[in-house]
Amino acid sequence: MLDINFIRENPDAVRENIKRKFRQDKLPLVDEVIELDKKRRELQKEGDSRRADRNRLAKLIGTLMREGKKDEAEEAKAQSKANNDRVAEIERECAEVEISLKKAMTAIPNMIAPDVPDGRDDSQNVQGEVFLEAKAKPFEVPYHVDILEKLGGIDLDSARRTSGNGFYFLTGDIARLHSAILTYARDFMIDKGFTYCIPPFMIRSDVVSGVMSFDEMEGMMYKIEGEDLYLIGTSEHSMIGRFMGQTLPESALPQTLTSYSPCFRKEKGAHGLEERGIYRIHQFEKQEMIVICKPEESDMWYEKMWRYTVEMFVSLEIPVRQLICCSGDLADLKYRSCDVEAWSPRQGKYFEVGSCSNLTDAQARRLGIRYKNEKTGKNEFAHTLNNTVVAPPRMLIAFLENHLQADGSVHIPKVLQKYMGGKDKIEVKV
RNA sequence: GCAGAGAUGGCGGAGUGGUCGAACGCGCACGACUCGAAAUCGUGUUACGUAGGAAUACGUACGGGGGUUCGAAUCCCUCUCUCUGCGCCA
Repeated sequence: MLDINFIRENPDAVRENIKRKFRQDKLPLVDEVIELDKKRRELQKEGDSRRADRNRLAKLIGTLMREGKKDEAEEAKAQSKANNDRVAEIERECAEVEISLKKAMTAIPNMIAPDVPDGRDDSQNVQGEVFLEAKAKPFEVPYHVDILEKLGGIDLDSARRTSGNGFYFLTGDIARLHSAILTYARDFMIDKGFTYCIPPFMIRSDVVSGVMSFDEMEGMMYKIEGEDLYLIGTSEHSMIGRFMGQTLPESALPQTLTSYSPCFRKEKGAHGLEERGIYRIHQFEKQEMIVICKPEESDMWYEKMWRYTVEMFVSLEIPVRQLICCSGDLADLKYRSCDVEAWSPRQGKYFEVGSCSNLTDAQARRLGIRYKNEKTGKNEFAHTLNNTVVAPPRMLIAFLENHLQADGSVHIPKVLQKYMGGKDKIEVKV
């Protein structure tokens, strides 16, 4: 969400930005917003002066009543009543305009960073840095579910019976590995100076509608029957909700947080749910990082954050690369974003295991996340960023494929061994 | 879950239909006093929106939403949260 003053003063820049994202369909929104904003201000002007009249008359009536001038008071009452009818009318109209205005405003994308590569869609994303050598295995790498079954680590049939498609039982060493990865990732981020958080796994509807659009909500969120509660799709939802409507002292910034949560997603309309296995599922767990900082620091944090994820994967001996999101692939709130992708020896290509975004002040403006700027004494919008540290069932795929040995066992890298009771490999069971 | 009490500015805390953006105190900022400091005294100190170069003016906001009234922090309804007691429970 952009600042209305910015749109009013820089309509051409806003239009250019929309064009860079290949969203010509959104161009009319700019004029629409400017028009609605004009209307809103006109309505407010009249409303304000009418309300001023109301206040004046109300005071006058009070005075007249006290002085016992009943007739004059009654006259003023009638006058006030007429005035108030018009006030109510304006307020109705104003509320309507404001709803349309907000709707149009939220549909206008955030300004994107100047150095974001231009491109129409995800096919035009650009490879950034590459870490560790992406090697093929000297033997055939099976599909991840087959690897998991061989290790006695998964039971999808039972999960389908208890919960349906898109769920899993992880068992034995694999379940332990799953926890080990999360615990390792948690400690990794704590060592980087982040504060570990466990947030609520359910949030109210007003928080949901704050952090996502109605369509996103429909496609993702599970609602609790009979309660005003939703299961979170990512801990970002509760973590950012935590700061809604808050003004933080400048000394409280940056907030560098790492949160753990299970994530629940309907994945409605997501084509990938038929993909066999644990790539796209209704429930997974994730270690996330969230940063809320001053505007001048968000570029720096963005760079640090995605590199932390890379560093963590590299420490687990998994080859990764940075994939820079092109203009057309950036969601509306994002200033810039990149995916961290892990190497899949089976497919001979990289696949997404995490995503890092700088939303500048767009999310903060929408949710009212401010900080008090000590220099200017003004309350200003903070910048918000989020990034995946690791989301295990999916990352497990990369882990298994990269550490698979010729004999079917899976090697456990050194840094993880202490979380696995000293084991250096998981052996074939079946 | 039941019963009672409550939610006011950065904090504490007045205010029960009109002159209340809100007494008083604390805190904070600036100034005076001082070699400097403490103490003291003085001045200032909510946010958001609209208009304006600015000073400022007007509007809105006393947990959220709705209602009564010419007028609501104050009355009514509703939701949320907090505290106390009882119940229940890892």
